[in-house]
Amino acid sequence: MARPERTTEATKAESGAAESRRRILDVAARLFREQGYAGVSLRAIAAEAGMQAGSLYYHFDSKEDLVVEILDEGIRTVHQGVAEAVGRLPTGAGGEALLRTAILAHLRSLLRLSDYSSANVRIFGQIPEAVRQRSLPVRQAYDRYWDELLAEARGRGLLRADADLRTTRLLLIGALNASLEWFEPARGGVERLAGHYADLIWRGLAPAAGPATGRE
Amino acid sequence: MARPERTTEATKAESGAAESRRRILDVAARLFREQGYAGVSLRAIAAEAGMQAGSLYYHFDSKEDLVVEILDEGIRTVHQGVAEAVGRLPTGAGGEALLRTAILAHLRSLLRLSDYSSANVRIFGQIPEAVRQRSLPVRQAYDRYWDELLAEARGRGLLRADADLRTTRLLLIGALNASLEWFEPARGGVERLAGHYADLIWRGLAPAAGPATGRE
DNA sequence: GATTCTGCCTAACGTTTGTTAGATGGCAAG
DNA sequence: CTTGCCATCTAACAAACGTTAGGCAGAATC
Repeated sequence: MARPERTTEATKAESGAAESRRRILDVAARLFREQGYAGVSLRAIAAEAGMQAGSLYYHFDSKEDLVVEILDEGIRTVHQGVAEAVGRLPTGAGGEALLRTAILAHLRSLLRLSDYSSANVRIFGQIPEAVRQRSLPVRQAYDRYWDELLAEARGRGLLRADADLRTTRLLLIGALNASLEWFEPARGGVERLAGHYADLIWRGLAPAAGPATGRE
Repeated sequence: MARPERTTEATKAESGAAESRRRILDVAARLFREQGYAGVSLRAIAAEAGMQAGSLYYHFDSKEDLVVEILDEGIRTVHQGVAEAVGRLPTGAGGEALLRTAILAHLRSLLRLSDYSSANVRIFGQIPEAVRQRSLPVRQAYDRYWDELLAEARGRGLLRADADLRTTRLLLIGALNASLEWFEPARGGVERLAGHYADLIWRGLAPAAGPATGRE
């Protein structure tokens, strides 16, 4: 209820409108993640944002426009998170470090940092076809990022040479995103889960060939 | 429209009611898979089943009851498919064959055989909490089956001894189910996809250690 | 042949949905 | 002090939803 002080000058972009808009998006992202797309009414969003349903139309043209914005921000957030984490790796980093880092960053965004990212994963399969189409480009950009990351790593000999990269990406992203449905922080944090996943994907399930490698 | 002949005798269980009921379930499973839970109205189901919306209530007490039945049958189908395929393996089968077989059977049920299985994966995250609870036991039974399968294999030395089995199951099932969102038969059949997944999970992404193993 | 049961239809109920139009109060500019 | 914009409210709309009550034709039963 506390109104922010106005500087009386051209801070229009920071004024109430932009704040409300952000608040609406935040609330909607959280509700969509919790209850799905069709399960959340505009009245519910408005109530939690402290306004009436009709007022949402001052900021957005429709429920579909609202959700597209959330979907796109969700992908952009996880994309940026992974890219930054990978970018911070030392230049000589090996394939395993690369994989661990990317997996951890993706899971962090999904499970801890961003309601937008988790909302995206949760509701992408529920929205009308037309909306899905509109949010495809951002999604494909993230897919392409992974494909290039894996291709470059394989090119430098950091990954198994005969790995099918598209399938690898699909398995990996699919498994990571699925964790949203069952992950409970109480059973061990995101770091622990990321570690297990990376172990599994890196080394596989086959028993170590021959006698012990002497490394552990 | 063609009415089945009646034997005039106690074939009550096979009479029109049971047929209609099955037809409704089939139609509903397909529609739920295609359009989600909230996206499919009882009127739409009734229309494709060749009756009026109100008539559904002769066979089911509510939309929730209808969906619970579909969810349970979906899991039971995939559970049975995997168990049978694994059961047909020769007694001396190795860990890799076990994994390949289970993965293939799961994907077959999901992507080719059963609308019930795919509907389950697709809408489980969309249904009201109360409904989810009701269909939990069947789901947990399938989870338990996998856990036991993996545990026994590891116990017999067929899998890496330090693999975390719960995480393995969650990664695997998550990745398999996620394929429902993007799989296109035109890009290579279920068998091909299953093969790629099994390769990846079995051998991992790490480049083969040292010089060639001489096996390929 | 009368009665009962079966499977479905018609018609409506109350609620909720996304969306729109018009009014309103506060603040800034002139 | 007046004008005008900005952000929100109120109130309503038509459509769609799950669900229910009562009727009705045909087959089965007595």
